[in-house]
Amino acid sequence: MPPETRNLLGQKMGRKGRDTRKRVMDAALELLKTSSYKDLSVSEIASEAELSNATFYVYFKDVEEVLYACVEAAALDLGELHAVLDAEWTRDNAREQVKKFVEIYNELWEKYRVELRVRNLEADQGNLRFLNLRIETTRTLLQKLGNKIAKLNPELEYPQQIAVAIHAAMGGLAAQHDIGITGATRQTRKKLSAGIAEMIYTLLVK
Amino acid sequence: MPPETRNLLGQKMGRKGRDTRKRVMDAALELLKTSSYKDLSVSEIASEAELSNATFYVYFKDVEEVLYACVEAAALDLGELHAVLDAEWTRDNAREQVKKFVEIYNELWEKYRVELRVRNLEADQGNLRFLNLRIETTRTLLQKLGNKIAKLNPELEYPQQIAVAIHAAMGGLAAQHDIGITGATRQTRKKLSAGIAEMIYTLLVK
Amino acid sequence: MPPETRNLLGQKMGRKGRDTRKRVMDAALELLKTSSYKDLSVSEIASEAELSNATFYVYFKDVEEVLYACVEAAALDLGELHAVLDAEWTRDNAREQVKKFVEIYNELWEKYRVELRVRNLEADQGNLRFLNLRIETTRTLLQKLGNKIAKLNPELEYPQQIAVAIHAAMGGLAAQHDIGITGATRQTRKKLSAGIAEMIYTLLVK
Amino acid sequence: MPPETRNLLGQKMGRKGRDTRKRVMDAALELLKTSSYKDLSVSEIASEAELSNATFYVYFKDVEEVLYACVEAAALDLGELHAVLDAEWTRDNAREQVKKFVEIYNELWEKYRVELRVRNLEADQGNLRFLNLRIETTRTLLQKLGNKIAKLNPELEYPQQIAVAIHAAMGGLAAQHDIGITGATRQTRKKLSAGIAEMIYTLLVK
DNA sequence: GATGAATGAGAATTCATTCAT
DNA sequence: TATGAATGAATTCTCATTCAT
Repeated sequence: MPPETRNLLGQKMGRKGRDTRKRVMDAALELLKTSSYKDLSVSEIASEAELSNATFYVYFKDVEEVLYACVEAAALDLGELHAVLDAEWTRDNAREQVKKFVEIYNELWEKYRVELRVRNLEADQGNLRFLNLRIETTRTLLQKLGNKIAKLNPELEYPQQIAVAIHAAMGGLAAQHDIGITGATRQTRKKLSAGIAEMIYTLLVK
Repeated sequence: MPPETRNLLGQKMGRKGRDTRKRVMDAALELLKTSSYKDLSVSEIASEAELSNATFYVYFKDVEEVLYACVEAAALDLGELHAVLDAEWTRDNAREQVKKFVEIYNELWEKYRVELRVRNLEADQGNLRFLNLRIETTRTLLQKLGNKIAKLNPELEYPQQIAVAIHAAMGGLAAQHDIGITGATRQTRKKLSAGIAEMIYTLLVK
Repeated sequence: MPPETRNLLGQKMGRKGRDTRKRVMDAALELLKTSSYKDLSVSEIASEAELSNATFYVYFKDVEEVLYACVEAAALDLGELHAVLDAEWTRDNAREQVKKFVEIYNELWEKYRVELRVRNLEADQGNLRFLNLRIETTRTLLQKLGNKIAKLNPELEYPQQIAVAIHAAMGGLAAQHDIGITGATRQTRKKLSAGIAEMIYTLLVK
Repeated sequence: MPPETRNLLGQKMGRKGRDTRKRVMDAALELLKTSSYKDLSVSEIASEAELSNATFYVYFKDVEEVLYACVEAAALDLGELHAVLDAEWTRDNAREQVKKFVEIYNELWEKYRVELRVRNLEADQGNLRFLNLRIETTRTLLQKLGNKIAKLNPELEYPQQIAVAIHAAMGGLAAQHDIGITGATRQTRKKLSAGIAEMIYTLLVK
């Protein structure tokens, strides 16, 4: 699908128009970093983008539409993860590969925390567009991870489902605003990553 | 903490009052099954409960308050999970105990899906009351699970963190409105449970 | 159909509510006497009724809804016309009956000019609800008039259609804000009535 | 008055400019065939004409201006009606002439239904420009018709007013989107024409 | 204990209109 | 000649909230 080329008034967008559209998206994301999801409003976004309310409606139908555009854009940028999963994983390099996998995963979440949270929030509530987006961006990932598990630990009966579980664990933890379990700190987040890496490694080679 | 005994006007609640208060809570939960979280409003709840708008304010200050009451009520009912975790887990009965644990966990989510989703949603966004509620109801659980892991598989460096990861995986998957990964069915949900059980079991005994 | 008994919030309306609802209707009609139909807005109506905008929406969904209610109310009040048409018309009293018919018709238009104009405006543009209302309130009238014509002047091939035409003529002229044909005056309106009466009489007895 | 030769920017219009201006007018008329008069907006028209919003303002000041131009254009095309009214009407050819008159009248309305409806709508609400346009295009017509009536049926006291009434009847019926009186069909419209013709004929010769 | 009634406040939405290109 | 782009201003519409009954 080509990037949108017309605004909601049917006008072809030039550089300026595309810039403005982008500004709206950025403003929405910026606001979500601090204020609550359900309080996000057209007015707030327009104001954060230093645009008039009316201008918002030149580019987007409503708040959900901006967010969808944001999430869609983020979805395009998961290439690095695939790189790790396309490399060969062996008993010997597994520990290292797993570490790399977890690291990159965390970096992506760090970068796209807001977008991914929105995606999951809506998907979990049954919003189909977001659900599909999640399914599409996740499927291949999960298959590759599942295959790794199956290959390295052929005894497992449900490698594919374990892949899903691992993914859910990583996503769930990454989503948390503050880990908080015990008054969490960055240190804790680092330890959690280590724990997850150990978990995956254990599942692969034991 | 005892169940609320007075409404917001300071009146002692009789049976009728308690019933009405309950109806408001049930209406909120009912609405969350179908419509989106951010659309939930006082008017909608009152209307679903077949009460006048004004009546809502006799019992609750605002929507968040109702939801908090719901989540709190759900939190009281996790006793069964503790029962499993308080039993002895040995290499011999581990498979069975794990299965039981996963089953009960799923049942609880089935029963309190809406409440738990709300709790996590708010907690993930940094809402302190819900975050604390989650921490409180989760802490002991996670410790017990972590201890089991540490005891049965002493080689692991991060048993506590693995417990957190497992819990996140189970919670994440249970939260999803429809699993959907590959056009999911109930069957898939069952398989996922099996996968998780296998995963835990593997971590414990291998 | 019973008069509305609940407002749009589902509340049973008491005297006060019914009064307020009426005030909204009256305000709308009042405004239509002076300002243009297409400029009639919710804000204007609410303000004319000395109510807040929000109150408007307690009783009506939008402007069309108020107008429909007005038109419907006016439709109930055409009894007098039927009285004339139910009397016996003979060659001897025809001139007098026709005169009475035209007079009452004009009085009704004088009283309900706004409502009837709105009705016709919307009906002419294909708005079904208003079209149906017009058909219902007109049908019996036209039949009775047609029968009179057919009975008194049996030679006519299309008495029913002529009744329709007469009705259209009267309605069309009554609707005009100012007769204006030749820079019209009240005098002219009176003469027009006389002309129409003569026309009907001629058709009946010649 | 000569056809407009300059646009609102003062530029002389070439073929292309005249075409665009026409497209705006056609778009407005097209929209009025289906959507409601009061919803007609600059944006809608521009969009229907596949022109940018800004282009509209090159040719017209506002929506009323376009409509006025349309109505004015239609008014130029009533020549045929005059032809019939300028012919000699005698007791012998009256039936035939009346039939021709009604037919041509209907054809014109068929062709210019939208324009004439707009004209009457505005005129009925007291819009002076449209009122004058109506008076101008109608006066001669009505005089001629009145004279015919007076000459052929000298007994009538109000021939001029009867002419006005006849004209109102024809206009009123022609304006209706759907006759609808009894779930109307084209057949019914035809019968109505026959009725009107009979009515006029009766008035002339009886 | 419950609710008709009303509304302030603010958010969503639309539109006509301008201007630089 | 045409149009992207932007917006002020008005309007629609919704909601939480209060209060008298």
